[in-house]
Amino acid sequence: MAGGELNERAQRLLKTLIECYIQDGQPVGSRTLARHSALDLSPATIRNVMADLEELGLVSAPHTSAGRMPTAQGYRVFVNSLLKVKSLDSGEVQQLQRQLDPQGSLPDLLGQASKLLSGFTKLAGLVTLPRWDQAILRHVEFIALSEDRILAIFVINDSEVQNHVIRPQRRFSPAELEQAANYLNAHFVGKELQSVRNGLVEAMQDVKETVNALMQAAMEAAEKVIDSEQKQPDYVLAGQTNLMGFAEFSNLERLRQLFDAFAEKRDILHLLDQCLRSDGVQIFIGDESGYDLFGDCSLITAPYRSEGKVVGVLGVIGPTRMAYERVIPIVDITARLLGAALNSR
Amino acid sequence: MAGGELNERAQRLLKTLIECYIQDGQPVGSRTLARHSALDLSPATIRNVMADLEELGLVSAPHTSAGRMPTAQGYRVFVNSLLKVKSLDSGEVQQLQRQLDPQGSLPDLLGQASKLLSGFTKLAGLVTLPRWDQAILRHVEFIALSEDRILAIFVINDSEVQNHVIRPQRRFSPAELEQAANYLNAHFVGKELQSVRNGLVEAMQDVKETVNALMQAAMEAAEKVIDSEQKQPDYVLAGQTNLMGFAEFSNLERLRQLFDAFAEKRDILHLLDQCLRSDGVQIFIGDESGYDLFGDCSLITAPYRSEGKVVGVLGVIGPTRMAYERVIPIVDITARLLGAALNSR
DNA sequence: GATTAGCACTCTATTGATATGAGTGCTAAT
DNA sequence: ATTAGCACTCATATCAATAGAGTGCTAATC
Repeated sequence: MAGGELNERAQRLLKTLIECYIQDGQPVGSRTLARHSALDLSPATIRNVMADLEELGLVSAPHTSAGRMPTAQGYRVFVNSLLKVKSLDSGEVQQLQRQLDPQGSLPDLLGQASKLLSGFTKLAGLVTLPRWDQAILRHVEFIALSEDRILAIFVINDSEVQNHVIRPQRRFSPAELEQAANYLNAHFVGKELQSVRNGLVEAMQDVKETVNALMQAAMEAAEKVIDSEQKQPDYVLAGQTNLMGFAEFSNLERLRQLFDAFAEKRDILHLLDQCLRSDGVQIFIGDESGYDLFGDCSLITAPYRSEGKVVGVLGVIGPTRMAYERVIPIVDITARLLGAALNSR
Repeated sequence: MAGGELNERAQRLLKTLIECYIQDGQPVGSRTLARHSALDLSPATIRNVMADLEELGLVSAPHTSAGRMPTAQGYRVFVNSLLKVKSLDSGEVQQLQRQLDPQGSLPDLLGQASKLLSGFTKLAGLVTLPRWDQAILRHVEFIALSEDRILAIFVINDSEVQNHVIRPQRRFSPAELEQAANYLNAHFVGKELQSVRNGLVEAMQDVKETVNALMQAAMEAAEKVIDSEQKQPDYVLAGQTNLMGFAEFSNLERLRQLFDAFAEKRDILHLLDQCLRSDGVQIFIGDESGYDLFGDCSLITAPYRSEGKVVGVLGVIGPTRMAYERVIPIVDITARLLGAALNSR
């Protein structure tokens, strides 16, 4: 066992060790391993192998007289080369699909997806809000709310509606408002939002003073819309209480940090953001995330698409000791189903 | 001490007992009480009084050789007649006010209020979404999204915008859509939403066939809007992790039930709804809520107003052992400040 | 008659000693 | 190369003893 390579036997033992550990969360001893590995080896032999695996950093023992537990590195080897993910049978897929209602509103749909993830995995479900990389203006409308307040409504992309109250410097008659809206609709519908903004800047240099004031107001609104289009990324969380069942998080202080991170959203979003780029299921195990906070957590994600383009990420977070075999396909399928639901709206 | 009435001395002792208990969460013994009550009584005398208070159900001892803890009933007496709420000094009020930005969107504002409550009390903050009891139609707009999908935009009340995608039976030209919108705006703007619906039913009986189809579509949209106006009540929660610090909730299973109730929202909303009717600060102590789940929690709420009308409730939830003296004024003031912020938008 | 000192009693929490048992590493035999 | 055997380690459970906080009751005191 000199080199860093694992022979067949060591691999099998690592695999069964992890399977046992995932099942009941206790350090696994050589006896138990001997019984479950179907390798017909004595505990003593297995102990030798364990010593090797420990040296390689794949397993570790909490203290001398305890069995071994997998390290993050161990899980990594397991996930990369030992695990064969069994795809879900069609019955299960249908069961998942039935819980995603494409008729509902977008937030509803995302909420359903998140609940679905947490429900089926018994972990915490995460679904980022979708972000379309281009925002095409479809329609503009100004409505006078009161003397000095105008409601600006922008329809963007498919059916997204943004509205903002603006307070222009001077008052406008309903006719003027309509004129302004007409102008914008005539010139900018179908354009990308950012170029609308630039177009407005140009337009303001040409046109005469009165219209200029209108443009000023329109621009104010457009900027607000652009701002909130590039809004804070956000996600929908579900089933965080599922995590409270795990012994890993029985420490209240630890759990609190985790829940605070969920509420704070910053770190989680940073991680999820990294998964946007990947093309399929992505897995962070333990400290791989780079955050101490998630040291004993694993994050399993998959990007989801709308109209062929990746627009968001979903996944689950739970203790490193999770049933990867089962969780991975669930995350994978859910991403596909959400994409399908988005398209069939 | 025959009758159910508490004499001056018993009241004072109950008060100090609760104050001590709130401070360090331990059953309070007669010695401690003697030292803190400033009554110059011996522990023995105090023990007699305690026996009386226990008989009245105001305090209880976890076991024979422990001090006394207040019961929910005890807290009730404390809150009703022993406690004098000191109003916040203007500096603190300003500090609160500074964290409510009336410029932001409505959800932002509510979120800020909730965070503010949880931040200042170190408990969990709750703010219901406002519900205006009447919905006046301000403007209608139809926008063709694709061949068979129309975006219907309804502006309601002050600056609330509702939009729904509808799929009418037949296609409509942009001109037809505009015609329909004009008709609706001409006839129904300024009316209450429910009467808009009724008006539509009538209109459909008079007008000729082609327009009828338009009305059908408009009606479909109006109904959707009405439905979601009477939408599920909802609330914004903040700082739930604050509760994890309290020994009362150190039992993970217990804590989980609580957090699940927060996520489920049903029971909490039911409680908050009861507080809508009240006129000022409302307090549920322990089992007074009627839910076992909140047996060792207290809920302190205050309704908040917009344009003089109560539109929502906010408050905090925490262990019965909370600093009522401090929490009550914070909830009270926050409700006022949120109302003010809503009006100055 | 109210208050209090004194005392026996109860119950919890802490401590330390002891045993249990799961599991290891090492060595020598197979 | 594998394995049986054994000494050793360490966490955990158990038990008894003890300390300490606080009570209720009674009899003395103001």
